[in-house]
Amino acid sequence: MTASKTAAAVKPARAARKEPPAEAAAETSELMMGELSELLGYALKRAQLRVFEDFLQSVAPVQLTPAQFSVLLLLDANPGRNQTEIATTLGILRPNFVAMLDALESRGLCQRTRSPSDRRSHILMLTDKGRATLARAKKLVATRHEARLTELLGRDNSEALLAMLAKIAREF
Amino acid sequence: MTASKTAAAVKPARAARKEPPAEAAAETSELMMGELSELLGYALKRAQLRVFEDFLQSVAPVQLTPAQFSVLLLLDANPGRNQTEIATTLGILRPNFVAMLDALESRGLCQRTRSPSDRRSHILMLTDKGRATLARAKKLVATRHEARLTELLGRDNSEALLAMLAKIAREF
DNA sequence: TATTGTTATACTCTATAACTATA
DNA sequence: TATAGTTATAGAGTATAACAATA
Repeated sequence: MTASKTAAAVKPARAARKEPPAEAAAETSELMMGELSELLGYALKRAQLRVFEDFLQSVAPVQLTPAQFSVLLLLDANPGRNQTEIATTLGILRPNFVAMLDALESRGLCQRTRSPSDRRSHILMLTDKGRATLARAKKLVATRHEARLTELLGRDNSEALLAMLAKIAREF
Repeated sequence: MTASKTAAAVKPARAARKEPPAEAAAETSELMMGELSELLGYALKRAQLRVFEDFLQSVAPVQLTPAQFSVLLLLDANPGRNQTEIATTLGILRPNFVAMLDALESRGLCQRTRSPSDRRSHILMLTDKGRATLARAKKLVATRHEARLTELLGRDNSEALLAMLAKIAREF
């Protein structure tokens, strides 16, 4: 691929247009995307769906969804936090986090324990199996998923993309 | 495993530590995002949610969702197509497109008419009201929504972002 | 009285099978 | 037989209210 040097150098790389059949016969010609091609929200949604789909496939050996992977990552980086803290940090509502945790805990990947200081809280921790699974998942994500993505865009562009998306989520 | 060891291209998320609560005072300290900050899929999802949320708000006067707006745009660019063609182009399954069209048609924005050549098909067209609503929506999107997004990222970066997202959706 | 985890519930999206009317 | 639109339905994801235990 023609890897560009800077973020702003990325070109639309228009897929070579297929010529509309010269014969006046073809009933099913290509539809015009029109101004949809310029809609950032539309591109964002389509890219997100594709990336999640590829993530799922890449990480299939450990059977983790993007959401589950994000929970394990956060538990690893923040051992000893409670459900509310982990859930809200991920933008997950507390009621919806219960079933998610049930699934992870029933697979032996993490553990709930009542906090001695505040017996209302459930302290969350990865189990050894959870850490092992996370490590394996990280490797799959890096080698199967992100490597290909970085290859597609180029390293610099890939980092620029991540930075812009984070900025949108944070400041828009 | 700490990711901040070698890795030439990895830039430290934050070189200078913000004072971690040296004293045993702050009970509810900030959680570590950890490697979640490097996950493109996560950033993609959060950005997408934020952008759709802002779209909805910006376009509230005409009461259109991002999906409905994309349908109107596509109908405008491709008058006289049938439901299957419009739906599949947008990645919408035919069964799910029925209710969407019902909503738009009941608001008088578009119209289904049986094709004379193939009476199974419904030819789709925007009504005058649909075109007027679309025009108004486009203006709102441009001035309220995309203008602010472009301002946040800069024009060149904004275009680079769109190009990269489209590339991911198309080629990844 | 307020908060944590939880249940119940509802609404949107998405996905599949099957029906009808046409072809 | 196959296709277009449709219905029914089921599953995720997401949202709010309310309850028991605890503070």
